[in-house]
Amino acid sequence: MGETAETGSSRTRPTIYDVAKAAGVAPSTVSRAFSRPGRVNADTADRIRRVAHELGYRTSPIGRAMPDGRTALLAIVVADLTNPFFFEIIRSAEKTAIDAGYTLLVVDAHESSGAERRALERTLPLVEGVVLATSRLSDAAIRAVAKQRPTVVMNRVVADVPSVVTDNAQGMRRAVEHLAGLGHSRLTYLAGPEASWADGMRWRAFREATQELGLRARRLGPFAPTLAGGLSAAQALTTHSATATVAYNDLVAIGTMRGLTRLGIEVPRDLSVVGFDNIFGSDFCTPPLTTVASPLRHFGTFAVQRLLNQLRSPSAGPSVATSSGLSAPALLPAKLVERGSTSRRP
Amino acid sequence: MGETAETGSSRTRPTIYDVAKAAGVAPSTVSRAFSRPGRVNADTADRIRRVAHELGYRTSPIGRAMPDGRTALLAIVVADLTNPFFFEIIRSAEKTAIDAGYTLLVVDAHESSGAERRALERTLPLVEGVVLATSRLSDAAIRAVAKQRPTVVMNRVVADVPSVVTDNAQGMRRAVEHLAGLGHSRLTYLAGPEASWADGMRWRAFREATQELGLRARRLGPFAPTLAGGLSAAQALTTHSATATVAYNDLVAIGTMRGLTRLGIEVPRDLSVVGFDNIFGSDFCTPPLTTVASPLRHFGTFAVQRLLNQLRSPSAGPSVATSSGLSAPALLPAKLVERGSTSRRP
DNA sequence: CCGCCGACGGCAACCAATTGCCGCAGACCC
DNA sequence: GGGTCTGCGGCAATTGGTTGCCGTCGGCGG
Repeated sequence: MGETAETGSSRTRPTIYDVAKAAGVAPSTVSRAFSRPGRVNADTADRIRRVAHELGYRTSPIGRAMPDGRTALLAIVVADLTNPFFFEIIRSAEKTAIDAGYTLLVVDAHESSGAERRALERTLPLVEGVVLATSRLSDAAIRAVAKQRPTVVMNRVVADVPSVVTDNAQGMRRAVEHLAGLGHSRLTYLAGPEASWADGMRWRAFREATQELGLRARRLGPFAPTLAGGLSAAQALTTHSATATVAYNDLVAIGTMRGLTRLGIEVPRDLSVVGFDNIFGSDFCTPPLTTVASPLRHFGTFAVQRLLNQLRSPSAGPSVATSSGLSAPALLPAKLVERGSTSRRP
Repeated sequence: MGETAETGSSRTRPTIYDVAKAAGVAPSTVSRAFSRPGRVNADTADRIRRVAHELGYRTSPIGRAMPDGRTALLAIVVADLTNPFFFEIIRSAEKTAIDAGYTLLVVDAHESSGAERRALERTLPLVEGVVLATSRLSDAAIRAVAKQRPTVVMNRVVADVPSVVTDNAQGMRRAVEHLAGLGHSRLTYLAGPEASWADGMRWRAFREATQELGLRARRLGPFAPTLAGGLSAAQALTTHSATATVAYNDLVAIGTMRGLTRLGIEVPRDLSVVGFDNIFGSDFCTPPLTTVASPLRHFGTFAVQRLLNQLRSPSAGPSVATSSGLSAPALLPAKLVERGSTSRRP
């Protein structure tokens, strides 16, 4: 009991020096026993490990980080942690990071550029690299981040910063073609946050696709990328004559459907609704949502892999990356998932 | 351009030494200029701050952390980041942490005790305290964590470790009373993970409540606390004669409803379903789910506050906390939200 | 004009780990 | 048996920021 109580005290953690003294070796030997397998005699290493375990020794990342600055930490900053869009992204990013020996910190920006900036200020010094998932920061701010740490942006293109994006144009085109095929000719786009790069891309693609197909295109918004935003959108839609609508994302689409139902407008009988992202919940809402599916799982993996690439070739600064093509956006395909929220024009 | 490119290089961040050289003072003066207001002449301090800003200097938490071990970091470990149950908890915990001058790291345990252990191993050394939200670790493992760092557990009671829990018994009682009031007399509980403390509590409360009210209680499971788990539960339910069921949580409940629908069983006409937690999506699934609502927002706030209390009184070790009542579980009330998934017995 | 006091800034130690370099000792070869 | 090679472990420097202690310089009072 005595030793456990003594060593288990959280007052001051044992250091390599304590371990070294207890094992009768030099501190450097202890360090090597842990971080340089083979460098130390197996017997000695075993003894050190045993003693260290008895003492409850844990390597302190503080001391470890100093000599080379390595913390083995990465961060992913998401616009909104509660948005199911990020689920698979975070999962896959985490897995990729862990497989590479890194720990991934998840940071929530609360859909606010201010909060995002503050969170980055706190986190950036800790980590070796960062993934900005649908950042709400300005391009300049993102470049400033990229200057401090290897950075990958997601769902956005910023000059000289590596990025991973969905093929929004392709996805939007599929959606519009789908609706046109169902006989709809008056389409409305429900816009997302103005600071969203993806929103701009989607609206542009929407306009282009509708124009090519000779459909009438209108735009409503911006709306918050949430269920509540969708409710407002439903209200706004009542003044429109459109028979089909494409929403900035699934949350807005689901919110819109709920709002429409409350207003006595039936989906898809009276109005067809298409979402974007294929998030958790889009298949069990009523009706199940037709949506443009992003390859969410690949997103996180790709982004972290690009980050790891940057970390592995530290000689290549941002500018070099440009010339070597490292910062060219990786374009991930999108496909349309047809469910129950769209039907032939009434 | 020259200076920006030069100083902005991510090669090596400027240190107090660089700032000191550029400002023509000693490193210690730079340090004091930032961390000890008044100690340095205002003019000198201003100059240092200006130079530091020009150089893009940012104080490194690594060096700072060393003398006193403070990192201003807390961590919350959640069983499953994609479970909407944790949304509000994380949000509120984060806010409380930030307000107190801490940064909260969010760590995902992937519903696996192994992953949880590994994640903790990586994270624990970094942080000053940790919130274990519905941990899948053993009591012993949790106590080991609590020995290393101030710890608060959520939705679980571990001897000598401060905790915050929902009043599962009360919530379950409300649910059972509600179903009894609708004329149901044969109830089935759909169990969650065996490692879940909450599951044990809910099942016990279910048995007690049904017994008191003279109802027949059965138990199915365990099922994974996911939509998929709910699908299996639906299959299993077909062999039961119950007319009402209470699920371990909302995900299971929603999954069950989907499975039942596929099997041609209509909710609530043929079977009433009650969930637990009132998560995102429980209001827009079909039918909207009757569920026991946990005060999610208070959860995170409470947990972090208890953690901060421990941090502020570092003299009080775990054992002292016991005697001072600090580790007595904080019991948060639960209420029943009646929606469309329950109705009078057919 | 001298002495005292306080403000300010520098020197150097410190924290916890890593790592280059060196030296010692044992093994092996000739 | 001597020389060399290699494996292993220790010394000491290094990293970034903080802090105790001390020296210096200026102002001000006597």
